[in-house]
Amino acid sequence: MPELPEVEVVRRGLERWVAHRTVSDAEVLHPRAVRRHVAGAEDFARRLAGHRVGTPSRRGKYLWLPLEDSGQAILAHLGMSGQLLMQLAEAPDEKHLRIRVRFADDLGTELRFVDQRTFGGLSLHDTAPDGLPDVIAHIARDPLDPLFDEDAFHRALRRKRTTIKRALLDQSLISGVGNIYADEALWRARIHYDRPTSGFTRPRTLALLGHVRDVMNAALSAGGTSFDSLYVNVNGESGWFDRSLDAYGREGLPCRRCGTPMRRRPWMNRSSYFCLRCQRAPRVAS
DNA sequence: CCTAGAACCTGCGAGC
DNA sequence: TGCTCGCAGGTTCTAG
Repeated sequence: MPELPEVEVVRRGLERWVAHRTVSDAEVLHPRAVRRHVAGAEDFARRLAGHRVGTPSRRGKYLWLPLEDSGQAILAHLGMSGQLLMQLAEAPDEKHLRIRVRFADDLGTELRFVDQRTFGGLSLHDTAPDGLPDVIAHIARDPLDPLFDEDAFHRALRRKRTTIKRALLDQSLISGVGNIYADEALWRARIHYDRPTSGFTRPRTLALLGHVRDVMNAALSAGGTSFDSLYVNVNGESGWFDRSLDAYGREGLPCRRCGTPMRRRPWMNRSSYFCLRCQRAPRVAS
């Protein structure tokens, strides 16, 4: 499941293989993949044609390709199963190919958006003066952004009546964290996922943020190394199925710190993985 | 206004 | 063998 590090790897691949190329035409094979483009698939394709792609940017799990001289950008979200692939034009279509973008050059490659579960998609949006697409203005900066505001995040934790994992997944407070990295960072910080945020001390918040950054940087260095090769970098898969995880998916396996079998608990229609001993439940657990 | 939970979607694997 | 069901989960919408 693509979270910040995986999306960043894709962004680097796009920077290498798509930036500064001019779109010739786009083909939408599944309308759901452009549902966030309210003007529809035809409008999406027409607006892309003839524009040159600038340098790809990212915030959290969103990435976008600026279209030069249009004031707009192609916004991409991979959802849970989305991939952006560079493929040779003659390569057979993938089973779940949703969008194809061709370029007006002789490089022989095209950009493909492939998505089994169609939670992701592409859309075109106006950009603010700082380049941010208008529809993601509510998405907070991510923890790898130098301008991420640690104080504001801490104050939000203190103010809210919620629990820490919910807060980590709230993209308006901190972006880029999904279920996997939330569990990993909480395990590293020895914090239980259901701990109320209102009592967080500043050192606790800062320590947790440090672990979020550490686990993301580790994933980035593991998965972001191979973006020179066409098929192992923009494909949206390399590097994140084989990463080493300490918590996520390790139900019944010994905690790497204390040896206690790891637990899985149903949580918000998904799962939380944690160590009963290292990550003590809050006293007022319900 | 705030928070909790459901809905969206498809493939896979377990269980019967 | 073939069916059903649970599970995976980011975002958005709705209910309370």
